[in-house]
Amino acid sequence: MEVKGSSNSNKSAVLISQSEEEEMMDLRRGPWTVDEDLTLINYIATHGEGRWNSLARSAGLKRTGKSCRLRWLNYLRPDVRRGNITLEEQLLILELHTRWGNRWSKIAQYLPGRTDNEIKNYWRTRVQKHAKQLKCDVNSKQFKDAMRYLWMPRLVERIQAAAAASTTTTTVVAPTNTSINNNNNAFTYNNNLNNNFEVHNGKMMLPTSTPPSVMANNDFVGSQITTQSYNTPENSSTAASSDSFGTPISDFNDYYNSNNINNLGDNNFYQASQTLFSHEQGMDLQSMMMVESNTPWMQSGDTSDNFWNVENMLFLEQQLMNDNM
DNA sequence: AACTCAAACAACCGCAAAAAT
DNA sequence: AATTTTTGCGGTTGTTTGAGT
Repeated sequence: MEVKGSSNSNKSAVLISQSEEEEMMDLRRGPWTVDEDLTLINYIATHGEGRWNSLARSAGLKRTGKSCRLRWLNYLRPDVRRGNITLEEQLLILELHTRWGNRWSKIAQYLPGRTDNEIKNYWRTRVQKHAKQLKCDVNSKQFKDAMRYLWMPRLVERIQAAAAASTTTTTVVAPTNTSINNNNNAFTYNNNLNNNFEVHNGKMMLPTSTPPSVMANNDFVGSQITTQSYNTPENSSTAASSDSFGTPISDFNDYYNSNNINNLGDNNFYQASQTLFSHEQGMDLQSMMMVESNTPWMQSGDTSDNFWNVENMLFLEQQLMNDNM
C-alpha cells in the first residue's frame, strides 16, 4: 500500500502512502502524551487489546494502530518490568544472545516483563558500544570469547558476591541446562559457561554430587563458590550497581589463577585464552583488559526484587525444555 | 547558568508472515 | 483461492536526560 504516485492522472487508482494517509487523517506521531496513554489504557481496560487499527479509531486516538500496539506492549502494559537490567538479566541476555543472536523477541520470552525493544536497546547501547571501544566487531570470535570467558564469568562472580552479602532472600542466575532432582528440591545449574552450582531449598550451593574432577573439566569455576550456601540481598545495589568489571583486571593470569581455572589442561578456557592472546587480528587480551578496566560496562541497577527466584528458574527450565534446547 | 555530548530510552520504518475477508 | 489487513520482528532514528565543562 505504498506507492508514491507520480503519474496520478487517474486519482482513484493512486494508492496513498502511509505518511500522506496519516496527514489526511491528522494522525499524531512522536512521544505519547499522558492523555493519550490514559485513553489507550482505559480503552483496553474495557474492550481488550487487539485489532489495533480499529482500536485506535474507536478509542479516538489519532495514532496508527501500530503506534498504539507498540505503546501498549512496550510501555503501558501492566506487566512491563521497568528499571535497570539486573546482573542476572544481563547474564541471561548475553547467554541467550550467544545462542540465538539478534532474536530479541525470543530472548525476551525468557526475561519476563522485559520487552524485545528494551533488550535490543540494552544490547546496542552497552554491548555493541563496548565492542566498539575494544575496536572489534561485535560478531567477531574475539569479542564473543571475551564475553563468554571474561565478562560472563565476571557477572557470575558479581551475582555470587551480591548473594554472599545478603542474608535474606535467594537469587540465582538463570540456568540454560538444568536438571531437577525432585527428591531433594534441588536443581543443578550448568550453563554453557559451565558454572556449576545447585539450588537446594532456595539456596545456591556447589553440587555435592559432582566430583571435583568433573568440576575441573569445566571451563570456568567461580572462585567464590564453595560448599556453603549463599543468600542474596533484598537490595544489593551497592554490589550490583557498579561495573560488571568493578574490580579491574590488571593481568589476565591473575584473573585466571584467582578463579581456580588454571591447571585445567586441555579445555575450552585454555583455548579461548590462546585465542584472546593471539595478535592475529590486532587484538590482545592485555589491551582488552586495559580498556575493560577503564570503561563503564553493564551498569546495573539493583537486584532488590528477588526476581530470579527458584520459581522463576523452574519456569525457565520448563520453557527451555519445551523449546528443545 | 548555559552549553555540549553521549547514554539511555522511546518510537518509527520496512518487511514478511499470519490472519481475516 | 486470492486479496487485503493486521500483527510481529528487527533495524534504525529521534528524543530525553544527565554528567561534565
